[in-house]
Amino acid sequence: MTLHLYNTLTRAKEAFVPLRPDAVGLYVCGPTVYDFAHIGNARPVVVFDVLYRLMKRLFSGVTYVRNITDVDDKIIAASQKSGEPIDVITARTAAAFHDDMDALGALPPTIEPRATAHIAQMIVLIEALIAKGHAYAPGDGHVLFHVPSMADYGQLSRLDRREVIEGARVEVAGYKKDPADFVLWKPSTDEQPGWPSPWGRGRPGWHIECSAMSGQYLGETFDIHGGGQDLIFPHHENEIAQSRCAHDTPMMARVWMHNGYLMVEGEKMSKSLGNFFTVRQLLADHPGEALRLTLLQTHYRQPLNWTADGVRQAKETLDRCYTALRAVADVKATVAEPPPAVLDALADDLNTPLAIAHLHEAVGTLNKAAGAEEKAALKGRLLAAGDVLGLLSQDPEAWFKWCPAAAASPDDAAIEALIVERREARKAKNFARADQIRDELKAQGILLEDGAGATTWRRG
RNA sequence: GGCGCGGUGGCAGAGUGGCUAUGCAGAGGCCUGCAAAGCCUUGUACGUCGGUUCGAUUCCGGCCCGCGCCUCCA
Repeated sequence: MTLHLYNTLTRAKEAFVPLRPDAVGLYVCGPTVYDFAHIGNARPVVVFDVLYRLMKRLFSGVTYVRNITDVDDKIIAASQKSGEPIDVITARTAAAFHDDMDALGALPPTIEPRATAHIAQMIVLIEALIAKGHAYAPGDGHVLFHVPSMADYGQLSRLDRREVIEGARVEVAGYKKDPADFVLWKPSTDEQPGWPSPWGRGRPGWHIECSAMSGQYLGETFDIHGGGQDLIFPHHENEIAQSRCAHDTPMMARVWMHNGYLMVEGEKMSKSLGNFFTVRQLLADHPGEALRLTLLQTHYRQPLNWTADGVRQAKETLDRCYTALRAVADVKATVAEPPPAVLDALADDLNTPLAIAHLHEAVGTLNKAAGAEEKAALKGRLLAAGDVLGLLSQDPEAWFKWCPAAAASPDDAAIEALIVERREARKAKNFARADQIRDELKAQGILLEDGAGATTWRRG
């Protein structure tokens, strides 16, 4: 099977051929840790988690690097506002990020480098750029990348340089030789975090950290670089400029992948509209797995419209999957490969909606299975299909018993006591009482289902 | 203005030059004490106007509508 990926650099879907099949490199821009991750931050994490899971099946070695940006002016601003020290903010926010992404079923990356631990590498890179005539230090503590020094700058975003400058929303700073030049290093005041450098005490610009860290862990040229569409310009364009010019290479990452934007109930997600959901808020009301599936129900390059109905639909899909798995809870699954259709869908530029359609088919065949051996085989297939998508790994009972932390739901023991009472009523043909118990529980969100042997329950 | 994306049945959402995914919702049936779940059957699609073609939802062009990016926002 050949993996095909859409490459922003060429604007085409291409067969993916790694530089080294035993050491495939994937770099994804990670969070700036100054606030809780919102659902828009979660989309690339979940999307590239699926890519990571798929590539681990296809190649013998995959290194997945996702950085943590822990030096940034937004962090400084947050610290000044709250009075909390920067390292406290970044440590707390990074921990929250890990918890949230774990709840979404995202595997940890192979390496998660922090910007502040790679200042020395950034300085080395900046010095190389100065030495090669691609950067200059005006003497006020800044170091800037000189965009006109790179003949083919702008290949990724395909923006006309002139238009970029005309459309710029920010005043051109006086220390720039060219309006398109961007900051590699900037001076820090005593209150701001800073590191000693050949240009005085300062801190790195935004783009240089990714060049430094991807170079260190994946090499000067590596396989795949991913992130949100909004990073294409200027962030990724400038990363490419820095890395290629510093290393004299024709290419930084060979494939650039970008996930689409996220809207909320049909509107652009923004703080001013008040439709800004953090993952943490959503996790209070929904299982993380349902949030993950919501993100995977739309192809990664399409705009994703986050709606309450979409989350509900994802939850129902998982209910259906776990219902099938619960029915074969006593069957030991055979170790199996995912259905080829699932892998084919994912190998075609991560077509997760199509893969999910085939997941439904795997559920259907499992539901229809007759013999124990067939059930074991089909259960194994369904679980394998879920695994490559990062779904269906929990115990069905745990799934059905989940309820929001704040919800006033009867406790499990009380429910089971009522089920016992109802069973006695049914035995005595007292169906009025049996139905009354079922109705009362239903009013509290508990659904009873009388199976062949026993009655099962779930929180709807 | 420049660059780019999209408009598919009640909803979500894939895909394809001819055989009309998938799930939910709807209708009928099997099963059930009745339900639920499951299974079976079933209806409604491809913004608009042209072009290419034996044939287009799928390719090409115009138009309409929606959305995004254009220096630090995933």
